[in-house]
Amino acid sequence: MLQQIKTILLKWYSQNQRELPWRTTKDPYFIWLSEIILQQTRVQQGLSYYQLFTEKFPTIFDLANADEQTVLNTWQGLGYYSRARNLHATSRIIVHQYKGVFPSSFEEIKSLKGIGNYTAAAISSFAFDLPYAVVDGNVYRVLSRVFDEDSPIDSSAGQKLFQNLANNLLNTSFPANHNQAIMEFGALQCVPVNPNCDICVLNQHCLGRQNNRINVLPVKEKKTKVSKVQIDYSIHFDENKILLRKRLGKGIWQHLYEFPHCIDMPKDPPVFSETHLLSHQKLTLNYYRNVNNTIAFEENGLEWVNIKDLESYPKPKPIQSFIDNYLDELNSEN
DNA sequence: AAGGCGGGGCG
DNA sequence: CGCCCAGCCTT
Repeated sequence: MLQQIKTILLKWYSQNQRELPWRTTKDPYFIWLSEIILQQTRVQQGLSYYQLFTEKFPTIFDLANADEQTVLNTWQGLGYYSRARNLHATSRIIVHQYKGVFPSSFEEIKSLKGIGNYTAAAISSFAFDLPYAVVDGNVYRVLSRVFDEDSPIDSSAGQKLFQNLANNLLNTSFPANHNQAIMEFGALQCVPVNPNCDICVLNQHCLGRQNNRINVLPVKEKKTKVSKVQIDYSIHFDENKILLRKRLGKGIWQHLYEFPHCIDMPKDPPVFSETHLLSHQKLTLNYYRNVNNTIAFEENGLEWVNIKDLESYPKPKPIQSFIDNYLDELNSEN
């Protein structure tokens, strides 16, 4: 089973690979350069920058001799500028500590700035033919689908699992081509959305396809995304305590009531802030009391929504059931 | 374990 | 136009 998949991948790669400049070299300097550029960057966009860098800094000494500002200028437009700073810093480390010779062991490579697990495995295999399996976004996708593995790729357990899976699948006779093959396969054939499985060379081996789960793989658990919320409240309070508030407007749980932890209002206003925690949700509020004893409200909060927690956390409710439940809780405590 | 980092592509 | 992508470093 594994052996067949390895063979199919290599054969597919030999017939379908794109011609890319960093694939025709074994020079670790150029391979490193390309890998740093290609982190979070599509091939199409990275190509021109790769050409720019190799022309402007043909050797690692040229890069190390340059000002950081010059490197940053050359990087301009690529984004994630810490990559450029790390690139430059690492060039100086290699020149000064390794006499300009790129280190050739996985551990040494990984210890360099800006090089993590993926990039260390990539350089180790591409430049030095060392048997380290790469796991990038493409590999997560291919492996999760072929093996119908729904372990979340953004959990540490899932990452371990997929690294092990990749290690097991690694063709140790051809680590460089194997790694290129599986990533290219993910980039061209096993694409994120609507892959054409009918023409896929792995479709007879693909458990995800067999179980009709291609469109839900790979699984991510942390859907935590940041979105600005525009939440208006009507506040119901009793003496100096906020009793309930009703969520107005069009955010989640609109028109439902929630319990703001009975915060003591400041005696002498103007502004104070408080962090309100609802497990899945963090909201910073600024509010103050007006002279006419109504609450004016000001919020610039960010809302963090974790879809997983959303299911389990008690949601705000329509007012009557909210109050009923609250009274029940109070009674059961006493 | 979780958040920040920047662009571009896509529906 | 909003949503999605994804490796590394920092906290």
